[in-house]
Formats: sequence, C-alpha cells, structure tokens
Amino acid sequence: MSGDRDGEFATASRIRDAAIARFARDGFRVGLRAIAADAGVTAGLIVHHFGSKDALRRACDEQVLTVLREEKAKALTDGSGATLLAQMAGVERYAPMVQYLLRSLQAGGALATTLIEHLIADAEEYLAAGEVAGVVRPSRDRAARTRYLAYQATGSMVLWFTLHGAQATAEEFPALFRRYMDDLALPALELFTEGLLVDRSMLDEYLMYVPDPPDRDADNTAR
Amino acid sequence: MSGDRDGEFATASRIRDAAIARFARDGFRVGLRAIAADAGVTAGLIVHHFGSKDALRRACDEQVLTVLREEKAKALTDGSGATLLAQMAGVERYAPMVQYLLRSLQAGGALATTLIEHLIADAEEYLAAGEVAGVVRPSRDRAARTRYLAYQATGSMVLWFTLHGAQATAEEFPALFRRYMDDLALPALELFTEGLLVDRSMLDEYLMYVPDPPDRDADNTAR
DNA sequence: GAACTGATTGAACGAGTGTTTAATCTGGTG
DNA sequence: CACCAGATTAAACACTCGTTCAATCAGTTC
Repeated sequence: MSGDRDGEFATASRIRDAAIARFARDGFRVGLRAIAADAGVTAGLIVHHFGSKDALRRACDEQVLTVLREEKAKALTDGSGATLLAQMAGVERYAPMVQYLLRSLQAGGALATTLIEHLIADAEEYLAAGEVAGVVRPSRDRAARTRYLAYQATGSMVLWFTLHGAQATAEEFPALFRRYMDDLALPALELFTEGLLVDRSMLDEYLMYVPDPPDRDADNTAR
Repeated sequence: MSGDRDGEFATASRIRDAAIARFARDGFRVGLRAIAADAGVTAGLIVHHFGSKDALRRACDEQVLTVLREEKAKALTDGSGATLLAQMAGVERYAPMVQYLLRSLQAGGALATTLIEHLIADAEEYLAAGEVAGVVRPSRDRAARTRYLAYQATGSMVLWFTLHGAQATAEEFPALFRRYMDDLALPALELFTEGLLVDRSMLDEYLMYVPDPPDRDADNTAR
C-alpha cells in the first residue's frame, strides 16, 4: 500500500502498517493479537513473517525512518527538523507516523536516539547557516547550544504529547498538533528575538565563575 | 522510616518506599513480586495493605508529592520549580523520588498533570516577580510564555532522562543529573540574555500576520 | 485460657502475553 | 496428476501478571 513493491508482499507491509498505527495509538505494550486483528490476520502469521514482536517493531522503526528521510529530502527547501514533523503531522497520511515517532521518543530506545541525533545534526546545519547569513547570533559553545535547543524543542513536544496527545485518534491528532504549534509560536519568537532577561548580570556572573569554555571530556557522543 | 508515624505501621511505609525506588529504577511495569522481594515481604501482603497495584502507585504518588511540597516549603528562598528538582536530585536520599517524578512525567497520568501544573504556577509566580523587579522582560502573552518555558524546561529534562538517565542506579543518578544541568547553564543563560536571532524581522512578521492577542477559546485549562 | 483481629504467607487462579507446532489451504512446477 | 514450498490458521505451550484464598502466626481483649 505504501510505496512498497506490492502484489505478493502486500500482506507483510499491511501487517507492518497496521502495527505502526496500533503502536502509535495504544503504545508499544499492545498485543500481537490486536495488531493481527487490525491487519485481518492471525498472531502466528506475524511471527511467521517477522520472526518476533521485537523484529516487527524494528521493521516499523525502519519504515518510519525511511519515510521520514524521503519527506526530508523532498522538503529540504525550508524548515528545520522539528517543523518538518509539524508539516508531516498536518498530512493525514503521515499523522500515525508522527505519533509513532513521538511514542518512540517517549519510550526511548534505538529509534529515539537515532532521531534526536538527526534532529541535532539538522539544527546544527541550520544554525550554522544562520550564523553565516548573519541572522543567528554566534554562541560561546555552538555544539552545546544546538543540543540545548534540540532537546528543548523535542522534549517539549514529547511532553505535550504525553500529557495531551497520547490518546488522540489519528483523525484528531493533526488539529491537536497544529494547536500546540500555534501556542508555541509567539513565546518562541519573543524569546528568540528579545530574550527573557533585561540585563546581562546573570550571564556575566556565570562567565566570571566559569570563564573557560567547557573542555569536553572523552565521551561527548553519549551526552 | 520517612517521617511517618512509625512503629506499628512500619511495614506499609517500607513497602511504599521500596515501591518508589523500584518504580523509579525499572519503570511502572515492574511486578509486584519484585517490589515485595525488595521490601522483604510477599506480593499478597502488598495487596492486603494497599488493595491493588494501582492503589499502591497512588500511595507512591501521594508520598512523593508530599515530600516535594515539604522540600519546596523549606527552600522557598531561591530557585524555581525546575531548580528545586535539581537541588533534590543532588541529595542522595531524594534522588529516587526525582527519578520517580521523571518517570511519572515520562509515562503521563494524574501525577504528571498535577506536577506540570505546579511547575507552571511556580514559574508564573517567579516570572511575574521578575517583571515587577525589572529583571524579566514583559511578554505580549504572559500565560503562554510561562507555559512555553515550563514545557521546554521540563520536557527537555524528561527527554534527557528517557535517553540517558532512565537506567541509572540511584547512586550514579545525582552525578548524571548534575552534568545535565551543567551542560544546560551556558546555552540557557545566553538565550535568556541575548536571544537567538540578530534582527526582529521574524517576530515582526508574525505580529503583522497575527496581530491580535490570541483570545483563548472556552477550554484554556486542558491546553 | 478462649476468642477475636490483623499481619503474613504460600499456593492457586484466571487472564493476559509472545511464541511454537501441527495441520490445512493455495498456487506454481515437474 | 503428483509434488512441493510458502501462506495461513487454530490450538496449545510456557510464562508473567495481578489478584484471591485458605491457612498460619502473633498479639490483644474479655
């Protein structure tokens, strides 16, 4: 159904798409029999095709990541990683995948780590380009700022999803997500252009107290 | 053991404290038998004392919230809600409770909603006081900015916990949490004092496009 | 000392889970 | 037609879970 070499292999991808939708709506604790019922098959057949429930979830991860990469390549004209998710959530067809991604970030695991690394890399790219273009202020520690901004934007989104969007159906999710983004716009723009504090005393005190640029330890990857 | 009217009722609170530690380290999916083993009792006894696993978790929620309120009352001199958590995470005795809170925020539910509302209320208080004192810039929509800042700070913390701090033992958690806060300090202070963007064009464009202050709909509570 | 109450245990129950297995069905190939 | 490989199913298996139950054990009260 979804861009696969269909025909003979239609059943496997139908199971996988049903699993993505079920995982997105009900979380990863959902049983194989519920997924099987959605796909019109039996629990045993899922194991026959994928080997195990974990392997099925890995297949779902791969599919979502593949689609995300395709969409990212298509829409490389504007927007960072976070707004790409916002765009995709608006498209009804991709809404379950965005929900699936948010649930992965909520649960942790390999896909979540991969995703946040991609978002950080994207943000680094856009922020560096912004610095060169003269629209983004330089930072005393660009890598730390990029991680900070990516974690804040993504974490806020995941927390909102956990508290308000987790039990939304695929139909009502796009509107919810859109409203979340709308509520975000003004405070984010205010903070990004005007800051929050009136004077520089707190920053200067911190710079006095910790003057040297924080020399990273050996493991700056698993930070 | 922990501020309860001890003696005869020691067993119940010992079970509850063991449950908090287990829930914090292994998540809420952990079995009653594991908790019982930690407390040196049997699964049946937990049900005898608390009624059900859900009721046990509610008791844990209450206990953590009670301790949090006590600590907040003790340390009302400085720091907002988020830094209160940071302070508590530094105290070895409270580290499991901070982990428990982060896990609650990760999983959602009643305690998570209560907690984020308290954090927002605290932030509102501190930001309003900062405005009066002239150190915090006024916002075009103060409530929206407060929610935004609280969600960003809390969500970032929860996401970091999900990806890097979830499987930390109670001994290594304080140091991990401290390092997270240290990595945060410089980018946060930079953003709060200097902003991110060089010019005001993006904000002004947004204000032109959506000029009126967003008049909240009927349901601004469940936002 | 008898009776009662609550704490506590070990075992069992019933409902879930993921997985395995044997059997059946289906379609293509010699 | 015979044969075979793969798809598919229903049932069973082994396991964990929360919960229940009957039976002890200890302490208090009459």
